[in-house]
Amino acid sequence: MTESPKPRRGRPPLSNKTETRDRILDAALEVFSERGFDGATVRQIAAKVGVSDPALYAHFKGKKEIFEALLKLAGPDLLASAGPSLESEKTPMQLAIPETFGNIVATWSTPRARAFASLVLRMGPDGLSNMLQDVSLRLRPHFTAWQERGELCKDIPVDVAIWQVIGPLAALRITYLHGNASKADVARAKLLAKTHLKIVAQTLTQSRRQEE
Amino acid sequence: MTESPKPRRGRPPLSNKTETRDRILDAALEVFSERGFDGATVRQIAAKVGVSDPALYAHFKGKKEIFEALLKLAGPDLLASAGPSLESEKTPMQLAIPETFGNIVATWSTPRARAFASLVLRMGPDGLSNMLQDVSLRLRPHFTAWQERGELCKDIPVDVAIWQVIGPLAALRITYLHGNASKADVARAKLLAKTHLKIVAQTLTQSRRQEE
Amino acid sequence: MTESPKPRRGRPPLSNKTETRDRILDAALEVFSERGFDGATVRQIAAKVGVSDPALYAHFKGKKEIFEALLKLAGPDLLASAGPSLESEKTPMQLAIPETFGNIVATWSTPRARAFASLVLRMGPDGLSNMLQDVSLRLRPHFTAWQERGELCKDIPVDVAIWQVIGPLAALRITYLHGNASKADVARAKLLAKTHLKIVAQTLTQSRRQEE
Amino acid sequence: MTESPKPRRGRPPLSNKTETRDRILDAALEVFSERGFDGATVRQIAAKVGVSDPALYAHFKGKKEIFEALLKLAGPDLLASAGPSLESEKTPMQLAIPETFGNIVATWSTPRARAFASLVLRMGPDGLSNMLQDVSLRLRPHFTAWQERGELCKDIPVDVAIWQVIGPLAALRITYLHGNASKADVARAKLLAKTHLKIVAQTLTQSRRQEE
DNA sequence: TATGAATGAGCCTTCATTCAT
DNA sequence: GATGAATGAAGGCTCATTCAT
Repeated sequence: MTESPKPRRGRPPLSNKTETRDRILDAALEVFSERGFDGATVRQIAAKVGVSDPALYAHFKGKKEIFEALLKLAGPDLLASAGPSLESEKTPMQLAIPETFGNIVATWSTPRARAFASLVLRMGPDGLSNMLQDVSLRLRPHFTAWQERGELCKDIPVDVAIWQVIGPLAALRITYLHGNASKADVARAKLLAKTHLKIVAQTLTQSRRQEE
Repeated sequence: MTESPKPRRGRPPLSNKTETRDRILDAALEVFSERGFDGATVRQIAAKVGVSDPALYAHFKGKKEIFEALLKLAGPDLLASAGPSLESEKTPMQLAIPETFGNIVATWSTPRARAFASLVLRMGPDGLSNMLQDVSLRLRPHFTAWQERGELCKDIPVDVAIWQVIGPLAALRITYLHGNASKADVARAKLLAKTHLKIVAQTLTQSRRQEE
Repeated sequence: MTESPKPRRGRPPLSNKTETRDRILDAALEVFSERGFDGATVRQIAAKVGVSDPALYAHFKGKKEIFEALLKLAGPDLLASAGPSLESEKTPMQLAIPETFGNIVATWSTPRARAFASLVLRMGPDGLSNMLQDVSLRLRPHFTAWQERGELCKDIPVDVAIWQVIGPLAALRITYLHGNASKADVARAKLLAKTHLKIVAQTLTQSRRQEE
Repeated sequence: MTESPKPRRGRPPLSNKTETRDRILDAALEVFSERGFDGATVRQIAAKVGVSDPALYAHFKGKKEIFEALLKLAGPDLLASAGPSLESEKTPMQLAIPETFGNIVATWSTPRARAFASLVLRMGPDGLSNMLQDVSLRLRPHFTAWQERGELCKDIPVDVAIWQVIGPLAALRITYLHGNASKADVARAKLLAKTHLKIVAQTLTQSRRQEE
């Protein structure tokens, strides 16, 4: 991933056809997530790929385009990979929440997903807000269905409920599931997520009479 | 020719010395939080202060030093400004949690605190992790005390409990209480925080027999 | 499967070999004349030809060689294409000047010749000087003959006389007969040339006694 | 002009206050006229000034701006410096033409003016056309006056007459009075100009009955 | 303390050119 | 003969920083 075969002048002996583009994206993900857009240099990316920097310009129009291509990959990655449990709105909440979101956290634990987390983080608050908002939107039909079926208690507005679930997960992701998280971090994140999901599933179910 | 050309009426220059330093820090906070360390330029900071860029070097050794000075201010700012309720470990949890942490969220809502949030965010995941960990450490004695007094249910490890409280708050801060958050964002954050704290206080109290 | 897939009807590929070379030169003429040597890029030329840029290197050793090949074509083009009237030194001056040089101007009006004009222009003053000097040299025998036969007044040195004729024509070419000259420009150039040639022919004939 | 005092780091010992801007323009004129816009590099200009290239950016926004600043100086330089004879339209043509335009040619002979000539030349045909047209426009009132007073024969349209005068001069300038013209070139240009002006003045005066 | 002018380092990008196919 | 991929060189420009004032 870091070591490069250092190809001679001219076209390398063929083996990586158009996959160079992907190798660039991989390297860029690494570098951008470590240093942010402004902190990263084209040279660093190229070096990580094992080519000279002008080579990148055969595949992308410029630094910005590389970054944007990366973002386009990051979007779907976030929650969309939620897994089957959320496919249908019929799944009962008590089941869907621990399972589905558990899966998501598992997905987030892969090195690649963690790098993406750092990437988005570095973009500043807007990156995160938009992402959360996006996810919120996609979750809404499920939560509405649950509330209509009485699985989700009615005292609480849907979007607040949604946030109850994903807000802490986002925090988890950001603090424990970033690019250079240790194994311990990842383990801890999984534990916290599990606890959180258990509790939140339970809390959202029971009516909140006792508040008064 | 006889009159002194300096009309020294009004406020004496008593503060002029270090005042500039603070103005620089203010400007830097703004710029750094908007663009990140690498994206910000010394010129931008200087321009915002209204001086030429070499002027900054009379107060700081360089860009990095300005940034670090800012960070030194940001640290304490985060949670330490928790307010009186946490001063003593005697305060009962049911009371301390909604009140204290409510105050914290209020503190976070000021423009300055929001700028700091963006600043730390831009630093990448380490900034956040450290911050959270730091806070966690400082909160630990209180939570331990509560658990010993039976106010915090004993099925849950303290640090998990701590995270139950502050994790979501961190998420809130990051997504809704950043540098250029709208008024609506801030309001929403407050609402979510209130709901969260109410629920979490309650959840942490009651034993979790029903899990089985 | 039995039929040959190549429908070889029509013109046989006899010319395909060097035809590309010419197409390159054409494209290069256009590009170089529009942007100058340094402003032009190999890619632009290749694009105009409709091939990829390394393709050019199969026909020329490099950018410079293309340019030089072009120059080799431009040289003869300038005045040499003077037409029959100058073939023999016998033609009387009164006739030769309006006719011959009129033809030359006509030649200069073709798009290709105009592109060449721009090309040479872009090369800086040396290009022009050399060109003029070259022409001057080739014209000299004719003018000498005319002077010896008394058709050209003897008060004036031959080379001054020559310049009297071609100097203004050069100016005309440069200002009105360049690459992207409008139709109006061309028309104007022809008019000015005609007037000029008429007058100059006349002036050069008559002795200049009246100067004293 | 070429040798530079090579100042140390930081501000040079003061002696050239704001004149640096002018020194840049001088150097740029030299470099641009020798290599054209695209062929010249900012580094070359800076080197000729004796500073490092970023220094130029304190005075100009970029390479283009330097070039344009130069052009703004070139415009007036051309013919405007015509001298007193053209100030009033009363000056008789027979006198004005040899004298005034003689002065102009003298002006053109200075190294600086010659560099400008090369500069404009390198810009391609448009530069020249515009320049000629501009001059033509400014000359028109004088020629009209002369024609009305009968000093300029009426058989010829004013703009053709104007071109009769300045066209050859332009040719002269371009071919003999460019940046790196030799002394001989300059001398020759002056001779040719003198002859030309004498003849043209005479020709434009006398009616052209004899044409028929 | 503050500034105008200047600098070394380095960045993103383009260009002419080459290599293997 | 032509192409896709890659490269060394260099170019324009910005940046943090320093110097003399």
